[in-house]
Amino acid sequence: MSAKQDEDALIGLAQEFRDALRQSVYVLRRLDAHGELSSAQLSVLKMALDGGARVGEIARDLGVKVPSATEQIIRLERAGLLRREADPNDSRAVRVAATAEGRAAVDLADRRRNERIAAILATLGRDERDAIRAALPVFHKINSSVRD
Amino acid sequence: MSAKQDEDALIGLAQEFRDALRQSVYVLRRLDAHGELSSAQLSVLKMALDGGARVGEIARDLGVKVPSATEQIIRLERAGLLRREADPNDSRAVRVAATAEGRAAVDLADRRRNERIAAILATLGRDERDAIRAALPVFHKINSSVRD
DNA sequence: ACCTAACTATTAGGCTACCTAAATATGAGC
DNA sequence: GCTCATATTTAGGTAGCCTAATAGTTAGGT
Repeated sequence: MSAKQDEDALIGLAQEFRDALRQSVYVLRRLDAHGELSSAQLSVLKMALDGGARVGEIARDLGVKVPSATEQIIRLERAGLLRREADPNDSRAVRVAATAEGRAAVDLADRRRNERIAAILATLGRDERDAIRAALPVFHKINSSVRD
Repeated sequence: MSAKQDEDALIGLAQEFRDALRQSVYVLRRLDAHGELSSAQLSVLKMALDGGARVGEIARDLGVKVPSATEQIIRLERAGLLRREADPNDSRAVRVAATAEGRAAVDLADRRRNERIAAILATLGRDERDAIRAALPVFHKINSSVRD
């Protein structure tokens, strides 16, 4: 097979991959049920679970700019799900830590979302689930490479 | 393996899958370069390529409500990339058709996006690409099942 | 023929989640 | 102690989605 053909095959795969990405957005949107934590908020809150995190760390982990993280944090704080406290080592920084209510909310939302996805995965054949399982680490790798 | 263990494995897979979905959103965001058609607009415009489509059809295909589709269509019309015309068979309906400029814009945006993705896929090993390839149809199936 | 119910699209108003630029405050190096 | 870098917040803006209300068109029943 020529280099040109390789290139074409790669572009074709890219096109299909792009479609899958787009569809993933819609799947994720459906997963956001009313009255529950949104995907974005859940992600922020999860970072605030163990020992707390700084605003900048949260933003970096989520792939958004700092002001976007601040916005979510403020909302979650108003909802009583996390607290902002001064960092003892660096008073420029703010440490964000989940409250007990926050922990409970993460627990509940996580469980519900997993159940919804699991219900879908349960309708797949074993080979299909295996295909998904095999692809997940590659998705992870792709994401990391895009982050930089 | 007990049914309980099966269930647990499924939940675990669901959790990983959810992470991958979330990451997909970020990958897709990075793919939206400045000054180019957005993902959403590109999708709308693609539907308007061959023979035109009705607003409702576009909305359904994109998994959004009709007013959201209208909004994108209006923007694209203002940009000169598509035209809205009365449907000859049903004057309630509106047919949306891409202009020559629209076609060119789709072409360009599609090529650029595919190139960006292909560049990432090129960094993967053959087995990793195969894993992606095998998973894509399953993603498609999952999406369809969520749509209903 | 007509009236009602169903359908198609738009308008109006509102929300979330992102962004950039500017302001504020603290820390660190010389 | 000045200056420069770092951490966060505030202010203002945009895209893209939503629901509810409106207007026009079609189709079905009597």
